[in-house]
Amino acid sequence: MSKNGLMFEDKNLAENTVAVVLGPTASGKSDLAIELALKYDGIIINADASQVYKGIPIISAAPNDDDISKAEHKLYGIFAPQERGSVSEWLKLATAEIRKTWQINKLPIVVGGTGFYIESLINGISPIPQTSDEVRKKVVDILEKEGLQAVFAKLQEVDEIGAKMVNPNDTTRVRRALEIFWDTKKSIAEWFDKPLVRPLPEARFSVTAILPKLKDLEEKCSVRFDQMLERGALQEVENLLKAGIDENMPVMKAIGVAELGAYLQGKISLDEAVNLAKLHTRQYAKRQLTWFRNRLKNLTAARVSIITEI
RNA sequence: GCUCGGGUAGCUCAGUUGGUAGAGCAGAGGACUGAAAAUCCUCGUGUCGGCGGUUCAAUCCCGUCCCCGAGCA
Repeated sequence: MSKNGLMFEDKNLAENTVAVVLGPTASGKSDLAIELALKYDGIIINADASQVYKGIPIISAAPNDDDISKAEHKLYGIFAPQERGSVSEWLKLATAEIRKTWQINKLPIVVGGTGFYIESLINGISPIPQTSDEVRKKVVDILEKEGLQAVFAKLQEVDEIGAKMVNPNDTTRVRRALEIFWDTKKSIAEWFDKPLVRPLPEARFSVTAILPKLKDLEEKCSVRFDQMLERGALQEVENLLKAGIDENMPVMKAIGVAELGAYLQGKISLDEAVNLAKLHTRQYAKRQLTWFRNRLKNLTAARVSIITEI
């Protein structure tokens, strides 16, 4: 394992290679990606669920102008704040970008902290058709008017097996399971039984995982958030508030948005907001580390190298 | 100096009509199939401020001392 985790030899950068850089927030993924792009003539493709949105480049720690001038960056800021992305949507776009990059004989470098996205890219995902907006609305409606218990009860009524697969308190999954059943007339269990569909079966993935100690990340997260403030994080949040974006939209869930929003609305002090945002960033980094630590072994189709310091 | 509140888990606090105590947050670990920076699960022994006393038994009652806050002087 080399210091920077690069294991492919220059000449052996065959077609169909996809370099992947993953790691928790503030681990230095983006810098490593740029280094790779310069060295191997690569194009960087975003695999971060927050950085796909417009309007929050600072608070989501997306690459800045300087970074972008060094290497080509794709799939950053591609969705409007009032839009909702998803793994499948991202998979479609990322797959297209990777193919395009291969066509011009460059190296696609997928970078991000969203393990879910990256695992889906490498291992594939169940072939569940996209659920319709109407069904989605119906479920959300019940959720808002009658609560999660009601949604779960409906799920139990129509799909006993599916109901057993989800935790009744897990809003995201209860909602999703009911949506799938109402939309496809099949249990989520049935869909999960089908083989995963890999979007890029021909690809050879070479993954570099950056897994520092949480403690080493803590200070970085804190310093970085202070810098975000200096660079205009408050302005980004203010714009979102002015635009009246629904608080359930993914942009609004980016760490720092709710916290700074509460400050801007006079609910808490700036100090409290900043401390909360830093805390939540740390907790997020911890969750990411848990994911990577326990799930890297599932990436059997990829060559994985791990580096623990940056 | 006097009076009244407080001093219980890392933090904020609940509670025990006397039988050695529990929530939220933090922390640790874990899960994760189209919202994933999301969502969810598991984990709680701490001289109940110190010292004495009453009692079979005190964190709880009594005395005294220390610390913090408010008021009065």
